[in-house]
Amino acid sequence: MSKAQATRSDILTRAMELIYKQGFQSTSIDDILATTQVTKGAFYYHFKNKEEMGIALIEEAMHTEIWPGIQSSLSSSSNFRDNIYKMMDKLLFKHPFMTVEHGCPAVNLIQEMAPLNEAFRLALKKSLNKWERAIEAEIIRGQETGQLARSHDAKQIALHIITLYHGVRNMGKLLGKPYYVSFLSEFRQYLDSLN
Amino acid sequence: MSKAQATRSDILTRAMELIYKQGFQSTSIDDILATTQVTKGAFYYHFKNKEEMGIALIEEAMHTEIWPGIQSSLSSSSNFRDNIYKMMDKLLFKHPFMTVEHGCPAVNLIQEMAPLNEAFRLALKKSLNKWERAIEAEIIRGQETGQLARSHDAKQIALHIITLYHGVRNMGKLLGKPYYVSFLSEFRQYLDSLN
DNA sequence: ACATAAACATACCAATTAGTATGTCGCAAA
DNA sequence: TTTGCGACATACTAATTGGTATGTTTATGT
Repeated sequence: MSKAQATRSDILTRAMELIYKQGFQSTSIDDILATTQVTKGAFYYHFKNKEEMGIALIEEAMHTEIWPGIQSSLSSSSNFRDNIYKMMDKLLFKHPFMTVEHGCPAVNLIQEMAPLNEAFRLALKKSLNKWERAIEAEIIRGQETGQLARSHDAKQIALHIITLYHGVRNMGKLLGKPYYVSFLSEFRQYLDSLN
Repeated sequence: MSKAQATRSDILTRAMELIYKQGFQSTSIDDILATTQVTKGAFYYHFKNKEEMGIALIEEAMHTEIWPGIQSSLSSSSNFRDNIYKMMDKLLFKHPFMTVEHGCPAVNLIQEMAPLNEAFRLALKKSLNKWERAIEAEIIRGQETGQLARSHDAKQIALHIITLYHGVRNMGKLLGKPYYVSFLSEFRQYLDSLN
C-alpha cells in the first residue's frame, strides 16, 4: 500500500470510528483530523467534500469491516439454520468494534442519512441488498437440501431476518446486552419454527 | 391554555417536526425559532438549554402524539391478535405526521441519542416501557380469555413486537412503503403462529 | 540530476452554533 | 397608582463548522 493510500485509509478508519459513535452529521472533519496525523489539505486532496467521504466509507469500510464476518458464517456448515444463527450471533457478539450501546454503523447510517441524502440511501441500499441476497441464497440452499419447504418465500424471510437485526440493534441501545441474549434465543426459535 | 403555555407548546411542536426530520443534534435552536414567532429569549425562558428541551419533548410531545393511537387500538375488540395487529397497522399507516422516509421519531431518537446522553436514554426507556407493558397486558388478556397458551412469555412477545416495529421503521427508509405492506402481512402470520 | 505532478501543509474565511446579558412590556396584587 | 414579576425581545459572543487559497514537500519517471 502506497503512502497516499495509507493516508486515505487512515481517514476512513478514523471517520468510521467517530461516525459510528456520534453520527455522520455530528462528526466534524476537524474531529477526524484532530486524532490523526492527517491535515485538512490531505483530507480535501482525497475527498471532494464530506459527503463524498461518507459514500466512500459505506462502499469501502463497510464492505471490508462487516462483510467478511457474514460470509464466513454462511455456508460454513450444511445446516442452513445453524449458519444463519451463527451469522447473527457473530454480528451481535463477536465483532471487533461494534458495541451494544452504539449498535451497528450500517443501521445507524440508514436511520440518520437515508432520508436526508439520496446518494447515501443508494449506497446503503446496495450494501443491504448484498447482505439480503447472501441470506436468501443460504435459505434457498436449505430448500434445495430438503431442510425447508419450498413454499417459503426466501426473499421475504431474508428481509425479515435483516429487519430483526435492525430492531435488536436499536433496542439494545436501551436495554443493553441482556436483551441480545434473550433475542438470540428467540431468534433460534424463529428459525426452528420455519419448517 | 395561557399564552405562556401556548408559546412553550409552539416550541415543542416545531422542535418535534424538525428533530423528527433532521435529528436532534442537527436541529439548531435557530432552526426552530426561524419558523415560529418565538424568540431566543422566550426559548431560554422556557428551557434551561437544548438538552432539557429534548427531554421535555420525549416526555410530553411523545406521550401526547403517539400514545393515544396505541391506546385506542389495544383493548378495542375482544380478539387480542386483531388489536395488536391494528395497533401496528395504525402506527405504520394511519399516523398524521409520520412518514415512511423519516420513520418514527421515538425510534430515531433512541438510535441517535441513547448512546450519547443518559438523560435521553432514561426518558426514552421509560416511554418504551409504557408501550411494552401495554402490549404485555393485551397478551395476558389474550391468555386469560383462552386465546393464547399460558406457556408463552408475554413480556418476551411484547419486546419482540417492539423490536419488529423498530426494524421495519428503519428498513422502510431504504425500501419504502411497499415493505410496510409485506411486513404487515408477515406480522399477521406471526401473530397467528402464536397458539 | 531534473522537471513535474502528486501529495500534502498552513492559514484563512463566512456561516452557523449554543448560550448569555440586558433590556422591555404587560398585568396582577397591594 | 405603583410595584414587581412573569414573559418575553434584542443584541451580542466565543467556539465550531465545511470549505478554499495558496503555499511546500515528496516521489517518480526520464
